[in-house]
Amino acid sequence: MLKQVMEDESAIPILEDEAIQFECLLVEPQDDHVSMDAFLCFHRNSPEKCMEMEDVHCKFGGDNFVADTEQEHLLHQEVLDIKPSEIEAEKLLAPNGPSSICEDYLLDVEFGESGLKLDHDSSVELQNLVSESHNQVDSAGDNGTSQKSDSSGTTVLNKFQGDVDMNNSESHDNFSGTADSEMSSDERLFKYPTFTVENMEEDVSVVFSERNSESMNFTHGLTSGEVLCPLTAKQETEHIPVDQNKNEEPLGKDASLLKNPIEASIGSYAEKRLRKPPQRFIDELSEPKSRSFHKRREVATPSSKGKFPRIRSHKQCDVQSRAETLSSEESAGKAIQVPFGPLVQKESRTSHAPIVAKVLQPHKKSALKPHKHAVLQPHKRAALKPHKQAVSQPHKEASMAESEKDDDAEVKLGEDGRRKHHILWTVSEVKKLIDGVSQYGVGRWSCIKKDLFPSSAHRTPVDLKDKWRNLLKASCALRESNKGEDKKRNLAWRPLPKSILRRVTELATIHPYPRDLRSKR
DNA sequence: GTTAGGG
DNA sequence: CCCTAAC
Repeated sequence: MLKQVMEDESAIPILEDEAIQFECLLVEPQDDHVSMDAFLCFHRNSPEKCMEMEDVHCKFGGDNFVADTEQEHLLHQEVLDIKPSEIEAEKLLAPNGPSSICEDYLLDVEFGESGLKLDHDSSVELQNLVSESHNQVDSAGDNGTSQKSDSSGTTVLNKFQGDVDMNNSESHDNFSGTADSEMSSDERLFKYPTFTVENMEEDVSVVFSERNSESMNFTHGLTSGEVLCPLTAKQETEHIPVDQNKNEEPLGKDASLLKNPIEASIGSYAEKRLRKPPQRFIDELSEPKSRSFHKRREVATPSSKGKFPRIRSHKQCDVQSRAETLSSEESAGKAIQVPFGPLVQKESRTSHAPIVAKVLQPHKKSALKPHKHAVLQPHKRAALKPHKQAVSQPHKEASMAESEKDDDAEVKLGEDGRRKHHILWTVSEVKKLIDGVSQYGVGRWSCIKKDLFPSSAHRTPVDLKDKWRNLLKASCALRESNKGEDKKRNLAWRPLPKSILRRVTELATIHPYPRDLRSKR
């Protein structure tokens, strides 16, 4: 983007009379690698120039349109597409007046949303954020419903801009969007988050509604985008006239102008701020400590069960409870769930790797594949009930309708990406398993898995084997209970219908299971 | 990669 | 359900 900007600037001779100050910038525009910092330092060191620069941007943005030939127009189309947003960015970043408000707001939001720190030079950070959001916009611009040719948008904007020349309005047209004359101002505020491209709104709203997939580039583009968009939108609506008239008193006026919309909109966006930090944040927060703690504990516990492990355990509990607290919010429906566990988890597992929007492949064996459909949330539910209660649970399930049970059982994953709690075997699953055993015989677990549990990502062959083993035990228990004895003691074994256990017994005679169990019978 | 078996 | 040895 920077590159494009530079090109753009270099292509514009008009700059000269306007901004001698820019020489330092423009002297070496051909260099592709002019660092953003250089670019940004400029703003940092001289706020006023920054303001001037916007003007120039606007200016040559417009002049460019007039002067260029058709081809050049096309050539620069890309650049020009970006421009509006850029202009906005600069406005947004103008260190005086508006931007300070924005900064506060942004900082606030950033802290609330992602725990991002903007400690040192916040304005620089902001610039980065803005530039990133630009990238987002650029990339999002392709598939969006382009409104460029929408004349109504232009007219509306012209209304806004008053005596501004058409060129500018044309360039703004890109992000002005649809016939907003019919929108209420609130709607516009919400609509305008799409500030460059209509489609951006979708991105943002997606982020809001299903933060789920946020795991990907949450901390990067999306966050900044989502945070910045509303602002830029407001800046746009309120700012354009002032900016383009090159007023001498843009700051005070802008500040007053901007304050209201921002404050007004804070109400609507405050909700977002209240949301919990993204799952990724939670994970990163809780994971390193708890993991390392686990390790240490494993070492420490056998040797001494003194105080140290305990203390550490408290620490861990603390961390976990924090996570849990937050996630209880989540389960309360307030926050967003994170269905794409894998991304989140792997990110946190390879926690130091840059957060990229790519899917890492499972680094271990098939047992990890369930990540694909992993949902983090149920793990808490399971964590709440004592382990042993699981025994009585199947009973309920057995009386339940079988249909809704076996599908979509969710995988519960521990922090280390491992399944931590039982996914109870449903009756239908057991039936399937039995069918599989009767079909393939005992021991061909992978065949059975492929054939009868193709869709259940959990239920690895090992799981089938284990379950069969348990079934055999249960059937043995059934036999013994049948022999006499009080049956209540064995009830624990039989959440399963007797018919099933009987089948297990039969199969066990037909397909002898290795060693002990067989001899047991 | 799969299976058996212990934990 | 996890882990690991053995195949």
